Amino acid sequence: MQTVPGPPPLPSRASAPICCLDLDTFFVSVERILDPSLVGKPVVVGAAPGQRGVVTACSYEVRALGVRSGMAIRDAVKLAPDAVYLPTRHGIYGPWARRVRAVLERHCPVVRTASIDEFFLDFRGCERLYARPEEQDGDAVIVRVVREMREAIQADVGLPASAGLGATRAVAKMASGRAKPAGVVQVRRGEERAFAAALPVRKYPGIGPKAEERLTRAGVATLGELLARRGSPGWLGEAAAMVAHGLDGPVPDLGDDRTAFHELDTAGDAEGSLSNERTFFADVARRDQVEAALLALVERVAWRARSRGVRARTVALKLRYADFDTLTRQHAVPATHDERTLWAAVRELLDKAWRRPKAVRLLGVQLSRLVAPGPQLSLPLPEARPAPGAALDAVRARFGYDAVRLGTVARRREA
DNA sequence: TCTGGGGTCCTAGGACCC
DNA sequence: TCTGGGGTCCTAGGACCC
Repeated sequence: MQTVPGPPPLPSRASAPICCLDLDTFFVSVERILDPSLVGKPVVVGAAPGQRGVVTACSYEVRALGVRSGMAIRDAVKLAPDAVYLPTRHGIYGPWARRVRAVLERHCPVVRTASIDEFFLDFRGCERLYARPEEQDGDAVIVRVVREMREAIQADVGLPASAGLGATRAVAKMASGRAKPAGVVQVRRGEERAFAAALPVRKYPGIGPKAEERLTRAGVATLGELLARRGSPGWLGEAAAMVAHGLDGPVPDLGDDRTAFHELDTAGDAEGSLSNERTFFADVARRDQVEAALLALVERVAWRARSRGVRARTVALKLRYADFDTLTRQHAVPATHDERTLWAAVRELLDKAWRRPKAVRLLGVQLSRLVAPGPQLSLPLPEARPAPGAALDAVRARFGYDAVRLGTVARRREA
């Protein structure tokens, strides 16, 4: 009798197929590629020392001294006076993130961009595609693939990354935090509570400073203690249920769950918002100076809207006073991206919000309820004059945003 | 000279319409 | 003369994330 070898057995289905991949100290890593002399040195990306601002990214050498992102630059300088301080160069990091995304797409069919340095991937069903004949554990297959992917990002793009794997996004995200730097951690189904029990509540995505404080007052410090409060009445019980669901709830479909995925699927009816804001180097009390700065913000945000081909149906003004008191005023408008229209609206909002005795620290302009012009709007509505925006945009498309400023902005800036 | 800048989502009250 | 709900839009503020 002869035994015919059957086909190799299929691997088991992975229990933890959702991956959170994030880039380690992303802005610092990019700056190090552009200037290799920074490798190994303590580096802080943010504002220049002496300026108003916070740490947007910092290297592990600096973290060892206690520096954290979000910290005031002032405080960082006290902890790490000898670090290299670099300004955040908005705009240069995007292309690097896109190169990373291209690598991810070679390894996984479902990739979602959560932020400039963070991605979620869904490996469900990939075990069989990727398994080698001798591999029978689906979870192990996915871990191997993610390791290879992480190494490919390092080799092809030059950026260090970490990855977490879990059955839900919350677990994957917490696992990626544990994987840093440059590691891969998987939390299999059934292991979630053991993994989370000792973690501070703040580690759970969605629990921020305010919720943490409330929980502390309720005597809850860890996720394990929070889970033990399931069934409690009111807010505490709801928070416990939310965390339980995030830990062992059903495996989510990344496409269905829009939270944290602001980037995609916005074709057509757009939505979302666009804003620009600026903190003054020194607080400003004079109305004319406030208006000059506001006009510059309107100009910039309007240009971004036109570049994206969207119009706003709501315009908002944001004012932050020297004492950090912050207010917003908004107004619904017929869909527009014309800076004269937007400026008129913003000035009315300023009239409504203006309070004389308080100096202003920050100004912001936000466009929201965005719409991409449908076919009906693209009919050539007769405009009284061609919008000045069009001519400016053409110049900027070739020479960059700062190549042209509105006369008023330029003049006021000289003053 | 504490506390950036870009976003998302949620809540809650009032206006207005049916 | 007194008193409904439900739905939607608008506005203001706040929590959270990177």
